[in-house]
Amino acid sequence: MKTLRMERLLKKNPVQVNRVEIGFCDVAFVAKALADENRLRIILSLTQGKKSVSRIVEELGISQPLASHHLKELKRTLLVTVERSGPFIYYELADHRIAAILTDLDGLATDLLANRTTF
Amino acid sequence: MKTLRMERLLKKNPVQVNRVEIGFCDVAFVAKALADENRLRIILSLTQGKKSVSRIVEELGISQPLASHHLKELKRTLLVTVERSGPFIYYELADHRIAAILTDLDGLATDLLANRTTF
DNA sequence: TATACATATAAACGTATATTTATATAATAT
DNA sequence: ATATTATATAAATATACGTTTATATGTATA
Repeated sequence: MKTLRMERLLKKNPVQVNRVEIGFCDVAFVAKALADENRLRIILSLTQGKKSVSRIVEELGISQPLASHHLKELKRTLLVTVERSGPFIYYELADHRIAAILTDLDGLATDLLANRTTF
Repeated sequence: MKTLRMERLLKKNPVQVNRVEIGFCDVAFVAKALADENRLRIILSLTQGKKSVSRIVEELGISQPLASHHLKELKRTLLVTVERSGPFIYYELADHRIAAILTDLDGLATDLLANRTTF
């Protein structure tokens, strides 16, 4: 159940335990990887399947070094796996839940920002 | 269905449309708000319900200006709503899905980083 | 009105990060 | 071997962001 999982999350990351702080850094570490528009576009593109760098570069219209940079970041956070095949290097989403979370985030963002009055 | 929602997301944010890029900025905008450990701790704390700034400051053990700063950021991204009552100002999560996404992110992060070989 | 409390804001600082430009590595083909 | 393609890395720059310190605003109370 959702409530149970949240309680486990609270237990794992107690907001306060005798004034001693317990970190949240794993979640932040992964969340940071999602906090860039180009990386989100790369991830979204990879939901269609494994792709080479050049393919991503073409599809997104970003420079090759920029794509490499962001792919390296996604690899560092373990969100993608890498595989070489000849001269090509293929990147693939490491977990199905990534796409699901992206979808949820989009739904939330859309609704939140739908009837905003100001920026 | 999950697949349908993903297709809608792809349609809304096509990776490439005649070399014309379509942004992903709403999602990134919200994701950025989740990309900080202290903000995540604030959000987690607020899953327990509406709280005043001073209560958050006590529970998290961060300075009051820092809490205000992050709460302002959460407010800017519409993740929290604000309400004044006397001298106190109460912050509350704006949407139930925020907690759900946090839980999902934690599950993902935990599994991804569980059997990493290196940092 | 004066004082205390709750919160916000401003300034200043250091660090992290996104992007560009240029170059290096690695694999393939001629 | 040389050239070409695919990708990575390095350097440089600008900007964004988190944090601290100090101060202001706003509300209640004596």
